[in-house]
Amino acid sequence: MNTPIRLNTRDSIIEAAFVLFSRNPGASLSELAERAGVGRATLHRHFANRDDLVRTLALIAIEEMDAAADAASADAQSYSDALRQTLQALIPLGDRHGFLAREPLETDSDIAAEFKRLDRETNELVEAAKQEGLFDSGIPTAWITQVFDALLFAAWESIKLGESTNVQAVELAWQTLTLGLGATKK
Amino acid sequence: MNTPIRLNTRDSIIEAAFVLFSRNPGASLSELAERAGVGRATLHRHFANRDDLVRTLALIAIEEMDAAADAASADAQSYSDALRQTLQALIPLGDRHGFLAREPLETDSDIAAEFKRLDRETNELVEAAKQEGLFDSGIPTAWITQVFDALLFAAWESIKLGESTNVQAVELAWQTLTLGLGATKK
DNA sequence: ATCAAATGAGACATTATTGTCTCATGAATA
DNA sequence: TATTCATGAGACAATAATGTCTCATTTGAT
Repeated sequence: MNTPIRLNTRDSIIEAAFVLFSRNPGASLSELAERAGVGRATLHRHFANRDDLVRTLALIAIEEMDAAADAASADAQSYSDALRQTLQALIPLGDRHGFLAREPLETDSDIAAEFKRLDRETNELVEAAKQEGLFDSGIPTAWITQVFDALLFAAWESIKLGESTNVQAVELAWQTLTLGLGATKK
Repeated sequence: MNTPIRLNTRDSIIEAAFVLFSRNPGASLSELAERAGVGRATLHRHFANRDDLVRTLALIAIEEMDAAADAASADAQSYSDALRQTLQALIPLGDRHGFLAREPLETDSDIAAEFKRLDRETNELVEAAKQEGLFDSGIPTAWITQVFDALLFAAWESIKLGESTNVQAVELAWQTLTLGLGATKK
C-alpha cells in the first residue's frame, strides 16, 4: 500500500482537529490527541510538526470544499442552480470553513494561493449567476461572495446550535441571499 | 487621579491588542508590546496576566459595542431605524467584534454572561423591528440576528479590504439584510 | 500461530512564552 | 531645580507546549 500507516488513525486525528481547531486554533496537541482518542506520539508519527499538521489540514479543507462545490455544480441546470447546490454542499463542511477562517494562514504562500483559487472559483460562479439575473447587476460581485461566505457560516452555526435543521438552514440562507441581493427589488 | 499610570500607554496597548488579536488570537505578548510601541515590562504593569488582558479586552469590547448601540438607538424614530443606526455604529467597531468572535472565551462565566446580554439586546431590537414589519414574521428572530452579525462582519471586512467605503458598506449590508429578510417577498 | 507494523505510555530534552525583577532614563510636577 | 513616577531594556526563573525517543503491547495480515 502507499501509506503503511493505518488510515483510520490519521482520519480520526484530522476529523478531531477540524472540530477542535475550528473552535480554538490555539488548542494544544495534547488536547487534540486526547479528543482524537490517540496517543501524542502517534500524532507525531502522522504529522511531524504542528505546522505540518495545520498545513495539511488547510490543504485538505480547501480540497474538500473544492470537490464538494464541483460535485454540486456538476448536475446543475444553471449557474444559479449550481450556486444553490454549492451552498447546500458546503454547509456540512462548516468545520473546514471555520478552520480556514480562524487559523492564521497568511504566512504560508502555498496555502494562500490555494485559498485564493477557491475564492476565485466562488467568485466566478457568483458572477455567472449574476449574469443569469439571480443578483442585481449593480451590486459588486465581491460583496455577494462575501455575503455568501458569511451566510454559509451563519447557517452552519445555526445548525450547530440546534436552531435549525440542515434543510431549514439551507433554505433560510438561500432566501436571505437571493432576496437580499436579488435583481427584483421591491 | 484614580489611575496614576498614563492613560495613553494603556490605550495604545488596548488598541493594538484589538487589531492584533482580532486577526491572530494566539499572538505573543512580545509581538503585542512591539506593535503597541511599548516595552514588555510596561505591558505587564498594566495587565498582570495574559488572562487579565484578554478578560479586560473582552469587557471593553462588549461595553463599547453596547454603548455604541445604545447611543445609536437613542435618537431613532423607530425600532427599524434604531437597528439601522446600530448597524452603522457597530461596523467601525469591527476590531472589537472580531476579537470577541475569535478569542475563545467560553471558559469565563462573567464574560459569557455579558456576551449573552449583548446578544439578547440585539435580539430584542431585531424582534421589535420585526413587529414593525421590517422583517418577515415567519423568519426566526435568531436567524435574523445571526445574519445581522454576519453582515456586520462582512461589512467590516469589505472596508478593511478597501472594497468599499464605510457609507457604501453600511448601505450594502442594510439592503442585504432588509431585502433578504424583508416582509415583502417577491 | 507468526510476524511485521502501528500504537500507547511515558520519559526526556528543547523551545517558546510567560511572568518577575532590577536599574537606568526621561518626563511631568511641585 | 528637585522629586516623583512611568517607562524601556534586559536579565532571569517558571511554565507550558513541542518534538524525540524507547519499549512493551496490540493489531492485522499471512
